[in-house]
Amino acid sequence: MSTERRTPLDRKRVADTALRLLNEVGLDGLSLRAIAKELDVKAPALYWHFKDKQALLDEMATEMYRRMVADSPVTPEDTWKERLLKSNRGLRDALLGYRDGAKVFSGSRFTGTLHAVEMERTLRLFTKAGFTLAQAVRATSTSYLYTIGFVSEEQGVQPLPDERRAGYDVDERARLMADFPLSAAAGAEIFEDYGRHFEEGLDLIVAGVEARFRTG
Amino acid sequence: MSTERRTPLDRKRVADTALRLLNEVGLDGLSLRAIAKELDVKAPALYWHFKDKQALLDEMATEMYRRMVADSPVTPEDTWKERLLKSNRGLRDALLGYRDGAKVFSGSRFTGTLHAVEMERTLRLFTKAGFTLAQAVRATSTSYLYTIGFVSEEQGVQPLPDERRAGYDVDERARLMADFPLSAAAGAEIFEDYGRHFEEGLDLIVAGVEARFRTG
DNA sequence: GGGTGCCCTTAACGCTGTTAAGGTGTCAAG
DNA sequence: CTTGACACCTTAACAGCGTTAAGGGCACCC
Repeated sequence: MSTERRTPLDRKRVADTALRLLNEVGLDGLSLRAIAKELDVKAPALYWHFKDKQALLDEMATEMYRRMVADSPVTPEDTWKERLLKSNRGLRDALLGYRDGAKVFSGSRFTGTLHAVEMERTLRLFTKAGFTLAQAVRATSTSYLYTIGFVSEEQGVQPLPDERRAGYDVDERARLMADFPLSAAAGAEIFEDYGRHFEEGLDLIVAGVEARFRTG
Repeated sequence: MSTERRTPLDRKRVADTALRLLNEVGLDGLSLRAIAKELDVKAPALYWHFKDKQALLDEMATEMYRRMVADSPVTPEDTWKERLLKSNRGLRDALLGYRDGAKVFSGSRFTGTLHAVEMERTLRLFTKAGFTLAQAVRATSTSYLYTIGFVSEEQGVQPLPDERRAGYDVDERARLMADFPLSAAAGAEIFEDYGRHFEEGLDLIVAGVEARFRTG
């Protein structure tokens, strides 16, 4: 008669496990029952730690953010450009680390105040560099929103860096686009080489910030 | 004994009804049974017209796009700037016209080739204005992805232009942000006045395109 | 020893997307 | 005038979902 008891769950253990499972089954397959099974527990047990599924997703997004901050640390010595590039590249990499990462991330709200710590650092860096607060917010959130939009679209076509979603046949697209030569040729500029295209779009925003906010 | 038969459904009628219903119940409430009831039909009837729910959502997104094109027509005489501004403002307005519009739109793929017609026109305008095809694609899709990201975020806070989602209390945010003065002050720059802030972000991208692609 | 609170289980609810099978009408061919 | 094909929809059912209610077992404290 073993009196061994599993060490009790906590929010972090649940979120970690759910994130691992996310990469195997995707957001649609991420049911509470599946998460619970992974933790050797029944689904209603999760309600002891989270008020509902959204609260768990919020914790997952927060954990994604924590790891992102840990993986791509920033330094106060960054120029505003470096910081803008670093944080958006870091964000993209973080989202790409999980199947449906962008969807999970953008559909959730952070728990705690870690994000505020980082935000404060970035806003301080920008204002010290001569931006007004409004400009600093505009520059950072414009690039942030671009990145979120970009990765959402990217993951719609390419759920994980090594696998492509079905139903996007190059030949079929060519046939549909027969009457639209520019659009047909644009295909390569849209559905391939995401890494480079992300950089180019991000560079446009950097250039815009420079042009609008740094010329007096 | 009435032999009156309802005129049979078609894809457009279903999509129109679903879009109307979407504004009442939101994406989560948009079940096939609810749509069917609205059409005076049982849920499985929809499977005659659509292979699954995603196909219906695709048709809804396409209809959103059709209406957008009809509501904000473009002219071949536009400058590239005017076109970039017009199409992204039109896109935002279109998405804001439906509860969870951005989610529905960005989670779906167009049916048909109307979108290719519009894309072709825009790419032609840009290339005639001196852009390479790659530059044209980069300029338009960077702004497109920004707009999608922006409205997704916007609708997360403000599902329809006149109502705010619960759980975003200004006072509570102020308390959480007590230790982060810049972030606290940034609240107004993030969660209010979406129309103006959208324009400012879009303007940054226009400026970036100008700086990078128009200076030789 | 009894009570209190933590952490979890069992059972169930109403809902979802989806499939299978069948029915009823219209229309054309024999 | 009948037969068969096809378009369009219904009824019934399935497995799975998030979520709630009720209660059980263990650890700790008075």
